[in-house]
Amino acid sequence: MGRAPCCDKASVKKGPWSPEEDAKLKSYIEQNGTGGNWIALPQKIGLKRCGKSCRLRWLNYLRPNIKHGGFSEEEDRIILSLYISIGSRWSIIAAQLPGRTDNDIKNYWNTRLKKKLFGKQSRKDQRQQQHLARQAAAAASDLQIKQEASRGANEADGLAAGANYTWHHHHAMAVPVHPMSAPMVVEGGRVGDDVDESIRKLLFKLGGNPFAASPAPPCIPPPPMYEEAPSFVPPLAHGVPLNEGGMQCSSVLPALELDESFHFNHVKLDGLECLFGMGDHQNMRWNEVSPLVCPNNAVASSSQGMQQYCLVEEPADLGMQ
DNA sequence: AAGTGACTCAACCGCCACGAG
DNA sequence: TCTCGTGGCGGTTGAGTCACT
Repeated sequence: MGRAPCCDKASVKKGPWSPEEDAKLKSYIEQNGTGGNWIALPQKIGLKRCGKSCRLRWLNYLRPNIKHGGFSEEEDRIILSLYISIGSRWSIIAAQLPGRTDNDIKNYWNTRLKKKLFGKQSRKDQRQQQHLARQAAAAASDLQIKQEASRGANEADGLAAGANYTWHHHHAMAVPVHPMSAPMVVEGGRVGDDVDESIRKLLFKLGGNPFAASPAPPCIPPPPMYEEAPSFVPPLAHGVPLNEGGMQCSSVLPALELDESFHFNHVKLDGLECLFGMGDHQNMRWNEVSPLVCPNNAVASSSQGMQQYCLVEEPADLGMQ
């Protein structure tokens, strides 16, 4: 015999919420709170909804200060960093991103970020790139016209730089990150802050060269793999014990200290297998991986004359035991 | 203009944890 | 200690939308 349903499914309305239902729920909760009992709530307000549905609607949509869409790069980095560390514990990840809901982050990860990381562009991203490319071309063309007018034909050769103006340059101007974007590099250092240092460290800690099956650029040092260091025990995060799955038992996660409290959850890394030399992504080509994951992927876009950004740190410097 | 497929995201489902009795 | 009710969570679904052909 199955579990009793939380509400009478037959008399409960399902599907999208109407503005009237939203208004009822919102005004009631704003005035009275939830009363600590979601199941009883819909009856109190006269909504033909399941209590759980009310809760979800409030938390994901009606609650004040909810942000929808438009994830920033900073948020991308936080999500990635936490996903690598703790897996798909969206509520914990959401707790680190004010105004974001676990549902939102989950959707964003599943539909956009995962593809972005592995270079599989969504059509939306592709369109964005095309749009930016057009803008860049227009800008370059405009620049060319102006320069030609002011300098004369003899200096037109100098427009190579203008012709090379790509969406990457736009990217540096707070345009949403493009999956195949590369960090701008000037003389070994990056312009902008495309890739968080901590993420790079994390990825190396996780198993070093995440793209073992692909020929990596020679500047990357061969990192240690867990398989080669079976005695490695992930540190306790703030003294909190880990359960059998290696997951932290506490919901308290100091996101900013991930580098220190890092541990590896083998189970919950759907879609990131390629980072650890397993799964179908093994055959992924080097240039198919986002620089958000691998800053060295500047090589993927270096046809624009960009310098390659090289990791210089040794694995030993990353705290590996 | 219509058909088709890809994509997004709100919402649902079902499991698990936890507290109360 | 056990059972039950509820909250919370992650996985999944499907309707709506959009772009492409």
